[in-house]
Amino acid sequence: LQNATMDEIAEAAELSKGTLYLYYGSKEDLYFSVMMRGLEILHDMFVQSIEEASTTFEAIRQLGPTYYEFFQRHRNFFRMFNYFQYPGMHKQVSEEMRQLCNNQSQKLWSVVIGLIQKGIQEGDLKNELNPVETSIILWSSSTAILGRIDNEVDQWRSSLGVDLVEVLAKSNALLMDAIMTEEAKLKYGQMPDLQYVRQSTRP
Amino acid sequence: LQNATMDEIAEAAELSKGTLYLYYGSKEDLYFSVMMRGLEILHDMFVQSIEEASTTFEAIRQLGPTYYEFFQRHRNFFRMFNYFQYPGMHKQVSEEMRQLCNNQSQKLWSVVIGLIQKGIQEGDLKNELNPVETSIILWSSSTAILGRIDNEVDQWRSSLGVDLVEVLAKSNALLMDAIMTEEAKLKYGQMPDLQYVRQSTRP
Amino acid sequence: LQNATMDEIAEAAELSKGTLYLYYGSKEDLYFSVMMRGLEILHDMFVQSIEEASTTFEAIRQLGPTYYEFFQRHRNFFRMFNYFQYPGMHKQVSEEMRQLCNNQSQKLWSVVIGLIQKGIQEGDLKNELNPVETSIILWSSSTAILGRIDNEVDQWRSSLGVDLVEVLAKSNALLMDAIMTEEAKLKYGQMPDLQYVRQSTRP
Amino acid sequence: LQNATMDEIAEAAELSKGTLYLYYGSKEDLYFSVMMRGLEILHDMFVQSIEEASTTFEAIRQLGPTYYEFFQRHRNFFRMFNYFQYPGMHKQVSEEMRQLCNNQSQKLWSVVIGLIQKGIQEGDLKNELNPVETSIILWSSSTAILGRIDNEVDQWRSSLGVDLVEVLAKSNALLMDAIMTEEAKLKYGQMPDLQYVRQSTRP
DNA sequence: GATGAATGAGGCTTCATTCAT
DNA sequence: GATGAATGAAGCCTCATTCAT
Repeated sequence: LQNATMDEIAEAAELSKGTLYLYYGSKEDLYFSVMMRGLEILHDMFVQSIEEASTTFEAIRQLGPTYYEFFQRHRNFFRMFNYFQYPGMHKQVSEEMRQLCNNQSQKLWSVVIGLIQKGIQEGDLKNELNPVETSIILWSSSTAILGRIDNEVDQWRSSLGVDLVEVLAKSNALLMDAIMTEEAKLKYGQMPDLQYVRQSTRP
Repeated sequence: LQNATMDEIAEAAELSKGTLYLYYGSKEDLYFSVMMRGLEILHDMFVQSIEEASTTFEAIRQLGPTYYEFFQRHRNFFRMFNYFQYPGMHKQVSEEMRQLCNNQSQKLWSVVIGLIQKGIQEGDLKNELNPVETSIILWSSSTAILGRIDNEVDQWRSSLGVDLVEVLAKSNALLMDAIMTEEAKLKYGQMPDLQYVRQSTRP
Repeated sequence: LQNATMDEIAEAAELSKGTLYLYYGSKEDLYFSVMMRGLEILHDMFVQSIEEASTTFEAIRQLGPTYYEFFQRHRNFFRMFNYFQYPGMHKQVSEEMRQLCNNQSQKLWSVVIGLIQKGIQEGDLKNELNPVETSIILWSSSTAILGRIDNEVDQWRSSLGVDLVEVLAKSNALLMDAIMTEEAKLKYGQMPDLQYVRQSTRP
Repeated sequence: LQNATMDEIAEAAELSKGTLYLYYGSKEDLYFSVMMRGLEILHDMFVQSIEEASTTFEAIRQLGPTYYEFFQRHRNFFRMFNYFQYPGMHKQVSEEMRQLCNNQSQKLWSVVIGLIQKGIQEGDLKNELNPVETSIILWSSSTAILGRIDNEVDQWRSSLGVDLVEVLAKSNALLMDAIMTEEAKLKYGQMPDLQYVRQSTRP
């Protein structure tokens, strides 16, 4: 979508190019608008995942798998998030759209940060952790490896025999292990490595 | 550089556009060629950092700070690495250049992977770790947060009061803690958090 | 037109360069498309000339003059036909356009070949002639001399006092004489040399 | 050669581009210069063919086969002759070069025209023929069909089963028959169609 | 005399955007 | 409200030509 022309977008949307400009001031506005729908979807997936979890800790554990599921089901949105930071993307976007997008983004972060905070309060995550920082760490790590999966999965498999999906799971397991309290480890056991990945790949 | 026109690049290089095409077959070839210089620089910085370290473990500890130093001193190269994976970058590049680039990239990874492997062999990193996977995890995590520092540092500071450079340090500390053996922790102490970052920000 | 730039063509067409690319995929596609219009015109002129002729033989006699008339009225199309075979013209044209062009060309040849065949059947042209080969001979000869008229007419007149238009007429007369049967010569008389050329040069 | 770049020409000539410009003022000058060598070769082939012929008439008969042999052995020169008339070729050529080229061209024509004239004087070609005009007719006809052989030979063979080399032979036979006197026909027999083509295709 | 690195004008093409209908 | 034909600025690339060595 980032390198789609307006003609292609218009055709895909079964709309005329003129109509597109009726609703969006520029291509970037359109991009932001579509991306916001992706942010909304991911937000809802997180919220639903949290609601379905029996405990706060279980919800935290499910963050990674849920993100991976989003990546699987909405690859293009994931790519848009990444491409979003591309400089030259932010040249012509309207201030209004930027504001809306920030709000949507903040809403998404709040869900994660709030959950981490709750985990700390409930004594499952280490007390000295800063919820915002911890969220950034978890999120960034996952995003980076998902990005590699998107682009380099075949390369790594064929050259060094590494399965990047496993790497993603291990990375999450490593980080979870590092932020859990000893009590939580006793209560819930160690992070069950790959298991969640297998679950989330179900259609 | 990624969104610079050939005219701008030519001007910056104090060369004519035609001359550029004398040496590089296309804009992408030029991009790859410049980026390879960045890979080389980072490689050399890693090698030097490792040579200067008193022990393998100390060398591993210095990976993060060295990467951060590269980020600080060669911001544009760092951005090129990120933009490198942008689809549409790989359409017109010559096979020869792609090969050269893969070699350079592999050389860089080898340094990190080899070091991690040595750390495992020496008993400082957990025995069950896969060196390649661990390298990917460390590298990806750092890259992701550096990317945020590059783009969002002001945003995070002003909205939630978070210093992303601290987050980078904590992320590395967290991961180091997760992959170190108990023996190593006793021998070398816990990862000294922010300290190294402050050192590396010296001009 | 063959050495016109897209800017010039666009200006001549009173259209913008972008608009041209709305209708034609490349400069060559445009060239083919315009040239096809020329083939169509020549085809129609041949068909009309044949319809107006009282006999098949008269129609054959009129092929040369009609071609000359086309040359006079549509000089640029004639030049396009010649330039058409220039290598480097056929690099970027779409397969669809190439097909269309072949069809149009074949249609034109069919008219001539069919007419020659009829002339043979009616006993006016020698029985041992191959209609296709004879058509190629007549056509090529005319085209070659018309090409000289286009480029070298002044040169020949001033240096050796030769009128190339007369040469064209004589060439046609010579060839007609060579392919006519003896019966046809008695019936219709010898080819009346230059006369037809003078007629066709009327505006 | 007409669409070769100066780089390619320089490489083929095993000379540097700078050296080329030392000898020739422009690409067109170079083109003319090379083409003149072609004219010279063809001239010499004609002269030799005439010298080897037992009679004037035999020499005239050999014009076509000799031209075809030149076409076979020096295809690129033949193409240069054709491309020579391309407008845009004559923009930058020096007056001196143009003069030299005209001389060379005239020299070549003189050989053919003189031969035809001699044939008329000896009573083998019809008395009413103008030697210059006749030469143009013969030459143009051959050139046009050779041009088709160069570009369209496969096309004609596959689509309509026509062998253009045969067409060339027939065209020449037809024209010879049309310009010979009845006496010459009795003396030398009819033009032996294809035979000469087979001869000239010997390596 | 010979070189080849450097040039820059000019070509073709793309595509976000506009506007008359 | 919707359209899509038209636009033109801007991008990448080519190549004949030059000139310092």
